[in-house]
Amino acid sequence: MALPSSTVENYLKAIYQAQSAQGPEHRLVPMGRLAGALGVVPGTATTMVKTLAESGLVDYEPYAGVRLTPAGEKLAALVLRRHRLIELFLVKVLGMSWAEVHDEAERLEHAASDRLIDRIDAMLGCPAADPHGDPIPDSSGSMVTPEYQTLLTCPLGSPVVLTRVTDQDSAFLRFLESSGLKPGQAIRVESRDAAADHVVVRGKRERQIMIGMRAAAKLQVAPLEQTA
Amino acid sequence: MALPSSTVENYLKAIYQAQSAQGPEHRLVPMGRLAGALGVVPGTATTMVKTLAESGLVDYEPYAGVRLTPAGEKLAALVLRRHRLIELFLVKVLGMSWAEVHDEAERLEHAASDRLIDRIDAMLGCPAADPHGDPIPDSSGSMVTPEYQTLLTCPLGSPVVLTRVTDQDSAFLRFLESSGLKPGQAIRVESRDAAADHVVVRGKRERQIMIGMRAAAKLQVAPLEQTA
DNA sequence: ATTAGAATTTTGATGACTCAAAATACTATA
DNA sequence: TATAGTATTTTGAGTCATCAAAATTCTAAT
Repeated sequence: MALPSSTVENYLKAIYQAQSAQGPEHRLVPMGRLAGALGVVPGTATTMVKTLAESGLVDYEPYAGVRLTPAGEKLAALVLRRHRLIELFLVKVLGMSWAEVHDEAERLEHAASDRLIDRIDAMLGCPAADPHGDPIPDSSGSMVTPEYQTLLTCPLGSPVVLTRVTDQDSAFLRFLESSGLKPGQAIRVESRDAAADHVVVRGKRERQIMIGMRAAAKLQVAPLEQTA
Repeated sequence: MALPSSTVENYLKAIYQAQSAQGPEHRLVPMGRLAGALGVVPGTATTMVKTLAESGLVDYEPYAGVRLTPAGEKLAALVLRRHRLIELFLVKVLGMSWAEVHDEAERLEHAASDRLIDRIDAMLGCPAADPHGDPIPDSSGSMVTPEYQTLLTCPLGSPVVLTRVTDQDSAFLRFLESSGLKPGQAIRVESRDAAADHVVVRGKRERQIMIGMRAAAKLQVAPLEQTA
């Protein structure tokens, strides 16, 4: 079992993320979606997926889609582990901005050895989540994904802490940063207006921020634990 | 001018290093040597070098060899800059061993952005040399290479400081480390014996180390500056 | 000057990954 | 249940980097 090329790693990661995004009902990722996520034409995805299937990393059902096998899932989780530890490292140790680490990690994740990754993990104290709040798999590839509420579903008025941002778009991240909306920040949702398609949030230093509902759905929160 | 593939970067780096190793007389690197350094068959090197020549990165003289153009030299220096800053970073910040960082840097150097490299450079305080004592080019690609003496040429008995190790072989590096012979270490050469093909060095805590002459030639030293 | 031996170049082929566009299979609506 | 429209697969071709082995050129010793 030669080590997978970075192309293979990217396919597995994309399938993993598409599966998670689809929720537990639709486990099969259609080719079009996969191709779109990877920036290739659908025919290319079909070809690659067939060779992944031959390696036992995915199950492929023609015309229906593709799904990771346990082996593929483990490999994908390890790629995610590398990606997320690298992102956190770049932010914490090198002081890079939240918005610029994604692309960097996208390339470094295929070049970093396990030895390096374990050292980074140790230096950061085996963190549970990356700067976006995405959970970090352990070195065996398993990961706990806490279920959070979003700005659309959490109770109005009660204090909550921002825990996870499920969108890596760097313009969006820059907006959040400039609004003081980073994971760990205590906030509360003041109101929601379906007609106006917006949510009003009270953030850092009582600052008021208005967010569209599509964006609000990407911000996950947990009830604020008061340290007595 | 699309960014060079990591293959191109590796060819340029290998040519650069072969040129330096050959000294200023022989500027043309023969194909056999280049192929050997890169671990490819000679025919492959010939083919690649011809395309590098078309990009204006090298001058190629059939049957004679290859030499970097100024453009190629600059690119090669920037690859070396990335490599050496990464090595130093891995040692200083992540506490990795001197002997294990080479391979890691060999892969990371092609994935790290200029932005990341500049940040590492700043964090390390714009260092002049990497853990082996190899000089680090600045971001414009220029580099000062001090001329040092070696254990074979330095004066006998006088205190000197180990400044540079011109061999990346990890077994050799591990030997040096276990003998306390790292750049920065104050030592003195006690004797040389051409017949026995060895040099006797007095190192850390007056420890006596015997080194073959071939190896001794790879250890560069500078006169010890006494801080009065 | 010849020529044996070494180094280099050429040739033909391969594997990974990709695209464009033609062919095929699904699906939903009338 | 036809069929129009969409998604998927297939086909043919191209790029990059490589190898094996044949052909060529250089070099040094006689």
